[in-house]
Amino acid sequence: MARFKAPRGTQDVLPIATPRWQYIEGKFREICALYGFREIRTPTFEETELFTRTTGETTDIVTKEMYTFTDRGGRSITLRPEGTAPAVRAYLEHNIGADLPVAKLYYVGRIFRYERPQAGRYREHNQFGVEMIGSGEPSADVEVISLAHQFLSSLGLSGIELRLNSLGGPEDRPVYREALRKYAEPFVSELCPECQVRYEKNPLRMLDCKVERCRELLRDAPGPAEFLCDECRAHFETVQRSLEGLGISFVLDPRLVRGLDYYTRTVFVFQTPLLGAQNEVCGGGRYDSMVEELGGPPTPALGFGLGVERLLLTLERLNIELPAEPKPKVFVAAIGSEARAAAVKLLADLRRYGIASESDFTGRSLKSQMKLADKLGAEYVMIIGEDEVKQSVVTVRDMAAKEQRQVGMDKVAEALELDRVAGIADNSHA
RNA sequence: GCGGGUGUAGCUCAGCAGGUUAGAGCGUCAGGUUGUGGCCCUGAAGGCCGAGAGUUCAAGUCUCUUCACUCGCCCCA
Repeated sequence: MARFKAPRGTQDVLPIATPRWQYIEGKFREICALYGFREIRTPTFEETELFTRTTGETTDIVTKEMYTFTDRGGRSITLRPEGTAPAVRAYLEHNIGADLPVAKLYYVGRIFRYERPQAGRYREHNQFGVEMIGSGEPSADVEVISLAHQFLSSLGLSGIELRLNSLGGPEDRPVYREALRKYAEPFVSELCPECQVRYEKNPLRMLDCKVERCRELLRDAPGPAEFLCDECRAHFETVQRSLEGLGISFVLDPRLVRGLDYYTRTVFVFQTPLLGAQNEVCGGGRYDSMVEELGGPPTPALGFGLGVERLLLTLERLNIELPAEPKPKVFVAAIGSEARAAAVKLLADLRRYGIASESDFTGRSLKSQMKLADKLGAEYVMIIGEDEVKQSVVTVRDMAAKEQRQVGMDKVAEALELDRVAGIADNSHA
């Protein structure tokens, strides 16, 4: 039994699985490039205040899910619980906005939240994310949403549902806030203590309370979309019409409010029916006030975060085939110590030619080496024994054809490259 | 944060009402005679029965605690 275990809510991604991760990450990068998004890499941790100010003091994330600690210099540091604020911080710190009219950024990174783990929910998870900073046009919403859509469909996902809502702009928010207060006024005293605070400070957050009673009371509360100003309504409608025009189907969800304070106007999630309660694979929206709140000029922006673990789980549940581990082309087997030396040299030569090659490093019998070669899925086994060393040749065996022949020691790589299977098969004397 | 389930070899699981040295399949390793794989056969290694405490003459098996995983609800990616 292992003495140490990975901390609760974390997991090891083992070699059998890493090719799948590499594949979807590659796909994401490919599509981001297609859309003109450029990669940004930000630190794993930031000043705590970056998150408390943007995500919101009363959100679940800030109140109970952050990994916060004081470093040796006395600074309050937090492992990033989301990717947007760090990207915006970097955007401002390096004045990226001065470079191009719209900054289109993407990232791949780890996210940390202290939550109760479940399938599809971890304390450390990975997100692909995109941020488009500097455009308030509906076309920007469409750009970001269609990128996510294209990425998900490129993996062969089906059954994913896009849900949309609009929270309204900074002008509408106070109106909606008041409406919510008015709605809740008759039963404030029945709300949980936490919600009574929310009622005062941030009524919107009452909507994601976990207490059963609060949820009942607020079930029929008005949604933000009922209070949009004309401009916001027009914006939202343009987004919808454009998506329709692109054949991207969606459903409107008036209850969709998102658990982070910084969202404004358009918000969206992509949901899968396959992950139970962890059905949200990708979520995002506009955050038109964040740049300004962090000390920059008024700059509209939007983006999304996409859960890599959830994506992989969904793909697995759909039985979508993803790449497996690569196999060596050649396995070099050696018999005896003299041959071993020649094998080391041969391995080096093969690899210099770019031929993926493996060998045995435990000094076992030829039979065992053959078994190993088979298990690793090598196409060819090159055998070197006393005879081969004497004659300066190697015996090359085509594993699938079960045929073998001898090739000059200094010409193996070329032989493999040039005449391949056919050449070996033709000259075989197996 | 709330409610349920599970925890025995690397993996998937047995283990009958608590009773001697804890099992299977797969995997691993070694053999089945001279330097050759996939099938088959033989053998071997590998388990503080998640951890801690308790009940008992005796606990993998009962009780409690704890840790972890898992399912549902909520929130989130």
